[in-house]
Amino acid sequence: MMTEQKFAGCPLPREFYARDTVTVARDLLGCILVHRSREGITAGKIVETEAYLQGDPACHAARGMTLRNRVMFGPPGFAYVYFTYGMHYCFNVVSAREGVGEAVLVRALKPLVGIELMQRRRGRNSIHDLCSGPAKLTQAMGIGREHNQVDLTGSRLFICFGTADAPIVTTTRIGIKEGKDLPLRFYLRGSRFISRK
DNA sequence: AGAGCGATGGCCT
DNA sequence: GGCCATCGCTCTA
Repeated sequence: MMTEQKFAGCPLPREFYARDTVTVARDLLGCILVHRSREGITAGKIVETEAYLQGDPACHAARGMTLRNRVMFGPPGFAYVYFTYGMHYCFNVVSAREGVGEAVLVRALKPLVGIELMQRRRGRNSIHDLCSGPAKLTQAMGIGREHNQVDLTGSRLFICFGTADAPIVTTTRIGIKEGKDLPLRFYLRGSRFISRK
């Protein structure tokens, strides 16, 4: 299949991730997240992200390195997947540079490939309810604990270059208690696939 | 050793 | 809008 070949061959290079986190968060909009799992391939266009920065109270790395957040302090271009609320996984990409605990949370995708598999994994049919939230998209994409620390320049779980096809809206982040006034959430204007307005 | 709670989602009213 | 499932991480002692 044409799309599969196209998505398969072009993981973003490490240099893409080795930039300041806000730039990475913005540039990820329009890019394609791909997971080649045993069950099949799924892919979606990134339409919503959030940046989590050093010195930012909402960032998991805010109080230094721990067992959970240590991948955030490692080299850029790796996945940071964490478990929350006793049942959900969230997917981040590590950005910036080694020693700096920063990452970008991927909050929503526009489903592109493997929609039937996503529907099965989610137990939902509506295209707008498959990847419209950070924990929804990990479920739809089959991303879990085993993907923590995965190298995103590899061929199993990766991101392909793409460009934003709409202006980027900058707003405050969702679901956090501290740092809620910081303008670190980004989404593609007019997308019907974002988690919320 | 244990309490408190969370970068959420689904279902209810 | 509100409630709550569910559990690993973090902090306090």
